[in-house]
Amino acid sequence: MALQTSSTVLNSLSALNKFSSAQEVYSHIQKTKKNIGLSTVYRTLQKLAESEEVDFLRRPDGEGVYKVCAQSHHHHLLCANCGASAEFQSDKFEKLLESISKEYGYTVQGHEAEIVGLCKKCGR
Amino acid sequence: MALQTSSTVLNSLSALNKFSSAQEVYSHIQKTKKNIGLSTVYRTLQKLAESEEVDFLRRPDGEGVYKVCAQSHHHHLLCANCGASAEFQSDKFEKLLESISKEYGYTVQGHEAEIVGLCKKCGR
DNA sequence: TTTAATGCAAATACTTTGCAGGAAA
DNA sequence: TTTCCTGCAAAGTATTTGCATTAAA
Repeated sequence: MALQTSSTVLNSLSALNKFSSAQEVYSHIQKTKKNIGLSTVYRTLQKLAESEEVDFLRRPDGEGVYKVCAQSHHHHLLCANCGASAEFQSDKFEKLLESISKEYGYTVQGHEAEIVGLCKKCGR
Repeated sequence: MALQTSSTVLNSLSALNKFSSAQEVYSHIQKTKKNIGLSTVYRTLQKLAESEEVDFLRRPDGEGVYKVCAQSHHHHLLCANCGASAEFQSDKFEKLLESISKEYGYTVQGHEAEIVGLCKKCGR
């Protein structure tokens, strides 16, 4: 994968600054002078997610979305209504996840625990 | 929606005894003498989820899945590999969710926090 | 009769894949 | 040359919707 492609996609993701779908990234790129096909956007986002340069999760409607994140190990609060997200990091939460998982023989990997709720704006 | 349709779907879900997609429920029903169209299965599952008679969540691959659950308020541990699930209920977890959410102005609703990891069998 | 439920086929939407052309090594 | 990257179009899959038919009230 060309380096330039990666950074175009990364730039777009950064500019969007929220969990965005491949389609959204694609549209955003189209508005610039750059030109990248939709499949390439999909392929690039997948690779970026594999190499953990971007976070991946699913919106409640099932669409896959990506975001460039600040912290290395963290979880997300995701608004079920507007899609806003917040990152958090908590040792307490980590330990609790760990102990609950262990109790059931599960192994938590990465930051695969998201909390879905309603954000301040949508939550009234 | 006919009462009979609901119970056919519910029976099927119970028999499957794991988070199952509409398609899986549909196939399962087809193996019995009952006959229900795919759209009806989708519509019925959606209604059952709305009325909270069944739980709904998404597999990591984005497919929507349903299950008849025992406890009224609980969360799930979901295996990213084989799809096995376990229910858990923990006051500590509840309180922590609450306080983390509050800190960011989020409102957690229902049991919308799932932990994805690897189950005992898949986790080695 | 009036309303609600159902099945089927068609339409959507997201995502993946095959493949040929081009760039890079 | 050989391998990798890319775009386009086609295919795949999950889900929803329009509509005519049928069942229920």
